[in-house]
Amino acid sequence: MRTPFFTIVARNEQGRAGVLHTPHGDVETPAFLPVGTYGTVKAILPRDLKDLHYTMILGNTYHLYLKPGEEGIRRAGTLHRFLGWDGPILTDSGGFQVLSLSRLRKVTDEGVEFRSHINGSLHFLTPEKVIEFQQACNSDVMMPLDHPAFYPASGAEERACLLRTYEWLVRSVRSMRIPSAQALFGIVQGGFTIKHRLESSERTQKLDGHLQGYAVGGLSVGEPREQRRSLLQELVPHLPMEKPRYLMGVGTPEDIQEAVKAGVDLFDCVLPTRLGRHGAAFTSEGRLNLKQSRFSLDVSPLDPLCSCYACTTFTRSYLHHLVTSHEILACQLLTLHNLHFYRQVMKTLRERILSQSG
RNA sequence: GGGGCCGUGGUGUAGCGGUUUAACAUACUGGCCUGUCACGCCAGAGAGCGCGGGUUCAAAUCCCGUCGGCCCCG
Repeated sequence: MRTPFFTIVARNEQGRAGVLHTPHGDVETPAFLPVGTYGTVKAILPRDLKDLHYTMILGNTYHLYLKPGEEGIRRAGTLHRFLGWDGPILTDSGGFQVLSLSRLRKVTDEGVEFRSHINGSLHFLTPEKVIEFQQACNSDVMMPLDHPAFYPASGAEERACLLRTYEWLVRSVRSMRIPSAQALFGIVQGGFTIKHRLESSERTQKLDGHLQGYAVGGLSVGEPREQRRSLLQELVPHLPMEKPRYLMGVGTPEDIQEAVKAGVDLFDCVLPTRLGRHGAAFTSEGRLNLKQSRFSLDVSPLDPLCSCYACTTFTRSYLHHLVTSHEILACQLLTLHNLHFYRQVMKTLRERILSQSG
């Protein structure tokens, strides 16, 4: 492991600004990672991601494990070469799929048994297998298999999830090849009560010597926003100061702003890409649904304050036309715009932190 | 001249005497989407069944006529 993995440049009530040092390059934080589940950030070229100044992306173990499978990655050499992306990659473990594919799976202490959503074939994911696969990927940051709680969850369920997540982390650490240039993050679970989140945080930190960062998982799954906010504000200060904090799967620009203030450094979320494909755009005027007929004759730019290719080249009228015509270009342009918007949000947040430290 | 088939929401179709307050797809209107099973999901509006007459307790469904479209035989 190269040292240091994370450098904090500035820290104040606006949040933390830092740099993540990975084998595939540096990442300025706070950072947003576009989600590339199946090995592609949908509807956008890696080249365009670079042009948007994205440095790091997220890939998904569950999906890549099913297809193309470990051998498919090994043939290419690494996940980076397979994807044609030479920047840093964080691979998610598949823990979230434990939740989202609930209809198809069974969780035991040993691991997660599930049926492929692609062809129904039976698979058994264990913490060890998940690490092995991510090592085959040579991803820059590996996430251990974890067990998020459903919302709402009983106290007993919350505790079971955090204990299992911890046991799985112990096994993940044990199974890791040493030495590795790949970073491993611990994941804090424990549902929606601060008591269980703190217990999870405490347990996870017992393995601090093996962890390069800490993630908070299992949020934004239906709990009230206020509850999430206060939970984070209370929890984050208990995580090791000098290591990066990653809030998994979150969120809206507003969620991210709040979390950055609470001291979170990394984010990923499907919203900008998925909403883009579904015809919605994040703009300085709020979220716009380009499907609405009121845009059919609107010849103004999507967001007058935005400098992205979509906003400087096309009208709302044209984008509405593309969306309602189900043209692929609609997905491409709105994805491009939304990712540009998120990039600007992150850039602004970082600059605000840096300027206050003047 | 003779015979046959078809006319049902914007479009394409299903239903062919009573479980139909007429169904489905699509288009239309709106909403939703937070570690992606997702060019997805949910909801709403929209026809009274070409038209006229009959039979029947009951007709989009059966009968007669008529109009329109298509096909076959002369």
